[in-house]
Amino acid sequence: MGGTAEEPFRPNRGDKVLFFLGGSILAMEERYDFQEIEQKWQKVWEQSAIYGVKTDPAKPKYYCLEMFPYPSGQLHMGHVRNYSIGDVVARFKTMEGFNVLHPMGWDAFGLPAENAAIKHGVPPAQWTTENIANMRSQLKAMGLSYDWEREIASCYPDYYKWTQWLFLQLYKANLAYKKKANVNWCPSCATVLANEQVVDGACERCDSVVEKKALEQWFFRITNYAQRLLDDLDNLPGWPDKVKTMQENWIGRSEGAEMDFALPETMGGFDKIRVYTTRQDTIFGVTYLVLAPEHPLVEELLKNNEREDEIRAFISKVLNLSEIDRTSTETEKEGIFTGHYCLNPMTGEQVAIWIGNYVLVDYGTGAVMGVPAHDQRDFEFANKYNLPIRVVIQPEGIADLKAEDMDHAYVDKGTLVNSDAFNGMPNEDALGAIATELEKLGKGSRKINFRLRDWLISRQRYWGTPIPIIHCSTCGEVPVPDEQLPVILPDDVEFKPSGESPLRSRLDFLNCQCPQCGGEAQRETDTMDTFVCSSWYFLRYCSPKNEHEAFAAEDVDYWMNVDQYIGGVEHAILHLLYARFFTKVFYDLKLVAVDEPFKNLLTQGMVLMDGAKMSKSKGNVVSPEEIISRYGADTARLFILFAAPPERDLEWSDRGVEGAHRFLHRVWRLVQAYQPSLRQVTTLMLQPADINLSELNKDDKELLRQINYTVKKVTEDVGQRFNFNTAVSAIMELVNAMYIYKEKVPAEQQNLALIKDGIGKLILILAPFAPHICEELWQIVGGKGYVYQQSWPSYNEKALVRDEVEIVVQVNGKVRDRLSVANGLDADTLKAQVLENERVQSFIDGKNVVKVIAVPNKLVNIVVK
RNA sequence: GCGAGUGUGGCGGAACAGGCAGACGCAACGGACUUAAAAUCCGUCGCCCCAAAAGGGCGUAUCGGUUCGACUCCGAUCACUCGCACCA
Repeated sequence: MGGTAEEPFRPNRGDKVLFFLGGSILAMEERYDFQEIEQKWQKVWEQSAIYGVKTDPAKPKYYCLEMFPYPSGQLHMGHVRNYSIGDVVARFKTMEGFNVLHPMGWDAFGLPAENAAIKHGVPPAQWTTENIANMRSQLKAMGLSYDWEREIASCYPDYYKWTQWLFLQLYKANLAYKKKANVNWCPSCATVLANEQVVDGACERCDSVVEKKALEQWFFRITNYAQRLLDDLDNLPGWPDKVKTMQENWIGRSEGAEMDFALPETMGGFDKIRVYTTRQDTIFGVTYLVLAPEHPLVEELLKNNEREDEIRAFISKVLNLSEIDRTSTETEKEGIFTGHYCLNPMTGEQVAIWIGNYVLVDYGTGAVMGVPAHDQRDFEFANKYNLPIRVVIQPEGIADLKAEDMDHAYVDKGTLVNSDAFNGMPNEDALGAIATELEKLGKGSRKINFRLRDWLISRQRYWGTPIPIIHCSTCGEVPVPDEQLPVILPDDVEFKPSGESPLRSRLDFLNCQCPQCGGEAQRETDTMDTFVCSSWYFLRYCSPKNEHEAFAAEDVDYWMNVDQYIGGVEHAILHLLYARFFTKVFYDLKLVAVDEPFKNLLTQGMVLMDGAKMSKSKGNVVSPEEIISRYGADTARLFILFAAPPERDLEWSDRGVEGAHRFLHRVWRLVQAYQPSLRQVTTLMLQPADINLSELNKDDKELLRQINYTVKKVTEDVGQRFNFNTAVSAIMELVNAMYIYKEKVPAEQQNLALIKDGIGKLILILAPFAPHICEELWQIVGGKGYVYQQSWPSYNEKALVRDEVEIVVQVNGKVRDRLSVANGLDADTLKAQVLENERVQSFIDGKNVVKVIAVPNKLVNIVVK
């Protein structure tokens, strides 16, 4: 405190400042001390538990969910963006009157914890718990409206007990099985990976080149759901097309036929080779057949084969290729003739059997027919090895396509030739006709194939949910009985540098009794992929503390599905596909009533710095903690929401952050300036201001219009379009308008009821973006209760109407003048008025007016020649 | 190769049921206040022509089309980003 009006003083930071309005001292202005304000309200909110929600069928619900983070220990800007977006939505929906579920938790199993243990000797459980504590306090410093009572962590036994239980439900429904398969092995992570975790032949986590290994592994039968996962994308209008397309591609449905090429004699139980094709219309153009090197028939073909050594050399060369080289389109197609033949099912003709490096054993049947004239790969292969090329589709309009004239395969539509009974048929019809004929002959059938493979869920690692299966030498595979769940992950384990799971050497974990025969048995030591944990966490949030069930029907039936899900697009396939799969399984098992988990999906863009993703290796990381301590959470949130629309990548700008901070200061000073006079009018804030439109002067009317327009704009931008950036700019414009009013209109003429209305609404609509400062201001202006618990303000349509509107006058489409005319002036009067205008006259003088277009309240365009 | 998306000032971005291009913010420049600075406030701010103003011309990746009128719709092209990719 210091000084009086008679003794002016110079303020220092932290001092209270005298404020003058209308010539007299009205107030002592408080400095915007964001640190004090933010800490104060975070504490108050927590103590009064205003973010806690309950299942309440009497109220309309809204489930707002952000993807839960992996507890790395440090919040990054991507998190800040994700959770700021979610918080605006949650706060807005709450103020709109919904019972909003807005939970947070931890995707807490995974390799980094284990690596930390190996490297630093810290047990994964401890490492994870400490990281969670750290990140939780960082999240709390952001002032997010989470119901922390619902916090979950996938690594706690009260959570993974139910992950195990759900695994067993899948197991009992024959959707979980163990099989030996050629699987993706990451040598650096020392574990297998799901197909979805292999990116360009490398481990998505550590970038090591993935190897193939034949191992006994656990799978979920997600392929059983391929068609539904594909079809139901159509029921998700609230998802971005981009994500739906990516899932569509991943599922990769193709329609074709399987057909059998008979072997002249039975070989080791094989009497035919089954191929899969989508081009059965080209069956008469087959000139050879190619097997994958791993095809089971290959061994048989090698018996008594005089070129066995040569062929084996070729096969081992292919098998030694890395996954990247093996599947690259760049790798040249190579093959070797086996010396054997099979028979074309339609013609009975002999077809040479080859082995090729480009045929994949795990797609289709591991064997393909070669039609060089109509498939580019086959064309190249045939040219390399001088195999015959036979044209069976004639392009329309081209007289006579000849094999010897071709420099590439003809893959488009046309008319069948050299195809017996099918000659002259359009190939699109032949697809069906030939499939039907094959079915009639018993040599083939229509077949739909998916690119999607079963989900490999076992991991040879320690820090994950133990798979609740017991291996008994007499009973075989035995599920752990429900009453023995959870299978506890021992936390005092020893890590070996080899990377071998410590569970294998923990005999007290490994050895157990068979639940069926009581004999000695061993536990499964593999743990589950962490994507299993995250495939159902949104359900657990509905009943987070339930000790008897994974989730209670009354809770999930009320809260599900998630109304708005928000997260990074990097999960477009993995997590989002798995979560959809789980939900459909639970729906079929009657555990939930919905068959899609997420009604609306928002995929937020990345946070960039100098055009590149922030990363430690690039050294372009901005720490949220630092930003929050320097400018406050409100500033950080406001900037990140203002700088770009949510789906787009956001370029970080320190200057931009300062701009956001300046704006909050500006709001602060505005409210401070009016605060004392508002209290003089009334201490009871915000009953909808009784403002009589007809009594207002021009300035008042314009301000009233701006207030109502801003409420409308923000309501729509936040509620319907998620355009937070334009919502913020609209609020900025309102603040600018209020400053202009304050400067322009003499103090004694200012309409305090109107200002009260404007400031109250300003605080309420800014609150979802910057909750702390708004809570403080709300208190300062005498608002009752918490901002969060107020109703979202409404706007008055009548106040939006202008008396006069500016219209644009164009001559031949070029803007020549602007006129102010009465709102709603009809087209004809408008035309007449404009044509009389002097300036317009000068433009049309001496010319022929061909046409006049008048759009009321918008423009007049005069066309002259 | 296939599929999806993006392209607007010095920068982030507005505006698309077709109707004032550049809202809002950042940066920059000029001014006020100050002993000075910071903060704050007031102006200017797409490019070009004209000494300046008045005025005019050109401008939303490129080329073309539809229209009285196109950033917006249609066709082609280019660039970048993302996804899938020897899937038969």
